[in-house]
Amino acid sequence: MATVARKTDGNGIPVPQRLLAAATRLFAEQGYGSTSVQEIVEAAGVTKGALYHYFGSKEDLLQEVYARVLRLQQERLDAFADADEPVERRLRAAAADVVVTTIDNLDDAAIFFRSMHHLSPEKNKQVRAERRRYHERFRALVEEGQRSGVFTSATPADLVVDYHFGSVHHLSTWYRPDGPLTPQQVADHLADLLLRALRP
Amino acid sequence: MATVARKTDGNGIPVPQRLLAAATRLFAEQGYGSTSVQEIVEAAGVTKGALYHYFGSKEDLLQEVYARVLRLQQERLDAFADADEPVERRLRAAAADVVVTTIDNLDDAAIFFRSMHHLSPEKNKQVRAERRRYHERFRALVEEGQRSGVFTSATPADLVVDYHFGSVHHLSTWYRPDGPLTPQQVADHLADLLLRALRP
Amino acid sequence: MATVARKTDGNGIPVPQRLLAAATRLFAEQGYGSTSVQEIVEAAGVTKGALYHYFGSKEDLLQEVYARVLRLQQERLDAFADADEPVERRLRAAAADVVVTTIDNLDDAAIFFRSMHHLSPEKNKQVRAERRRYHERFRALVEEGQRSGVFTSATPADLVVDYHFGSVHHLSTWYRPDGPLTPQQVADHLADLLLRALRP
Amino acid sequence: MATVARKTDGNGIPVPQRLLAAATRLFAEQGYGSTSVQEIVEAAGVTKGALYHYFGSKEDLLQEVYARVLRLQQERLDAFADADEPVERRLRAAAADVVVTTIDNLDDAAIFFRSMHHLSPEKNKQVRAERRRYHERFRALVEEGQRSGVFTSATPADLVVDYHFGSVHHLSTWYRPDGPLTPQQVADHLADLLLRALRP
DNA sequence: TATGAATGAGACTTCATTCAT
DNA sequence: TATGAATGAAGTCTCATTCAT
Repeated sequence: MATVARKTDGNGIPVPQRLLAAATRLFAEQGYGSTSVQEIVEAAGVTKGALYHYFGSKEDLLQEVYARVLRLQQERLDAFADADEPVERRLRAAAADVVVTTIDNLDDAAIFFRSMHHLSPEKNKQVRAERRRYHERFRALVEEGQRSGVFTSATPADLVVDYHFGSVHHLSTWYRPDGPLTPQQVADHLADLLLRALRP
Repeated sequence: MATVARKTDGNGIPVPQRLLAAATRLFAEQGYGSTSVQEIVEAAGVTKGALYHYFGSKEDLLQEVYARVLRLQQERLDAFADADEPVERRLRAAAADVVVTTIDNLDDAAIFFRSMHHLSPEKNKQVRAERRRYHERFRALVEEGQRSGVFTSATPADLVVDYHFGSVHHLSTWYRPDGPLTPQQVADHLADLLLRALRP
Repeated sequence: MATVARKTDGNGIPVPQRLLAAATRLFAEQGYGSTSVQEIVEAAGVTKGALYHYFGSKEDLLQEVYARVLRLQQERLDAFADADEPVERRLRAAAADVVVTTIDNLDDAAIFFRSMHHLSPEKNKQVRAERRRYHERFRALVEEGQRSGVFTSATPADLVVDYHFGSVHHLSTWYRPDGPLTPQQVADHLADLLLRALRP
Repeated sequence: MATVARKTDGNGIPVPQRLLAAATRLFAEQGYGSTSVQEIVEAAGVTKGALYHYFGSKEDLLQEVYARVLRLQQERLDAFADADEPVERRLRAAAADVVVTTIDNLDDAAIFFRSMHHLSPEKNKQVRAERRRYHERFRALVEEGQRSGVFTSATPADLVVDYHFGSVHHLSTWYRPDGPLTPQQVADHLADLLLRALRP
């Protein structure tokens, strides 16, 4: 019991998760390169040795942030894409959901597009591969609608997907929780823009 | 004369511009934080003392990169927006031009959204202000069309602008010069998407 | 019973000896300072706690390596020196035997002269004392031959001993098991050189 | 002039050489692994930055120590071996000289055989290659005497060389400047032992 | 007898910047 | 206008050892 208390420092959350949470917040606020290991362990309430007990390097910590968010988003997309609905409703739902999820995890999103170049080529490749899978699942939805005629084929599906995700990534640059729009409202608007752009 | 030859290293380009060009390329390739002053001066063919003769700090170099690209893009947008054409043609031209210009300077774009947090609060504020001016000029075009009824008002103009610029920033992530589409083709497609999304 | 099986990891060798064997090999290969406790316990198939249960410190492990080899060599020298033979045959046998024994335990020899400075002054002193005893027993043989006239007295006996042992220590630098000479052949040659150098 | 004073800290010796001298002494006293960069720069009276201005790494410092002593000894050996004298006098002179030189630079010798395993494989290979060249020049002398009949051929020349150099390396283990023998006396004795061992 | 999470000190190295020339 | 040696702070990471279980 004493051990458990030490491990979680009285707040019930295990050390690795505390480290991950602290790192995510700091990376988003200051950038990966400007966040020192010292700051992370202080924010997590542990020592450097503990960090290196669980993570091989600072970079490993960054990779874990990526892995977690990628896993989460892929799961959600798969659920929406596999639903039993007309394609235009499935695409709209997926397009809106990724906006809400991204706003709910703005820190992750900010890190994603700012700090990828800090990953080693090997890890970078791995992240890109998972990212690619996500992109392609989304693209398949667009293509399905184009084949069935409910979406215009004027624009290549790839470009449509990058158009939408560009705006999603951009959220971390301008969205403020205390702004006039709720996450859901933003999501609805952006999904509308996408579907309108796809009208035949 | 010997001095002049030294200044331009035989290629006619003055030292400050050589430094700026080298810094731009390296910041884009490796990120601001991972690029050392030593690498920059080596790439530019000068020594550290020369860099600090022309620029007060490494950060000043970054700011210069920002200033240059902001100035360029604002000039182009103003030209398109002030043209004597119907609003939908002016918006389309501006929307397509920013895509071509961004692709022509992908390095600048990559730096822009990755390295802004390395600027001191003061400089950051200044860059954001100029960025805001740019955003607002673009938004004014959208609002003009909405008021005159050629664009739908279903989506707030601010959001429309962020939607488009999100996709522009995203270009540096996926566009490859050796890909299937020319810059102009990409620009046309993205401008089409925007205008279709604005159809009433 | 399960405990006993754990202790020996199914190969019948007790944990302390497994640790000692792993440490010896790693110290010889990488040096004492470059071998981490973690590497040793992994090579021995146990955990850190087990190591610190049997040995007080990493240094203790090193001392044990020294103690074992010193004990072994002293025993062998005593046996040869006390034999009932003419002094020149006893010296030759001892000189050749230390070569063969050293080659058979090249790891120990490599550690010996590379890592002694890692021992604390106290332990270092103890090792030197035992080393000295060994040296003196050998020197006594040389002096005995010098007094009886079968060896030349041109060179002080101390120097003769250091001359021979220098070449013995050096073995770990150049001897390779897959080379042209067997350990016994090397031993015979080196003993010959010593005895020829001692001819009156 | 102020610059020169700074560079040499008032004692006239340039920084790189001061660093090399300090490192040599400390590596010999404490071993490479137990000597911190901080200790070296303090002993040399400079800062860490200065060290890394001149040497790429701590290991580079070690390599420089090796390179210097190897160069010196090779030069001396070549001079003795190429002299216009009978082979037995040339071998004797070379064998005695390496003893005196080694005693004069006992620190270098101590480092040599203790710290070589700290060099990267690449640098280690280079050092071994130069070492090999030295060994072979010496061996050529022995073989010349064997062919002309002034030395016995009972022992392979390679082994004879290793025999002698073993005793040379061993000097750093036992020789003390305040002992009973001068460097020259030790050198004469060890050369005598070698030549007596080579008598036909 | 043995675990392994956690410590905390200290290691090597990098780097933007300064300054005498 | 330009050099480059030197600084000094800060960075990431390693590791022998401890201790509650």
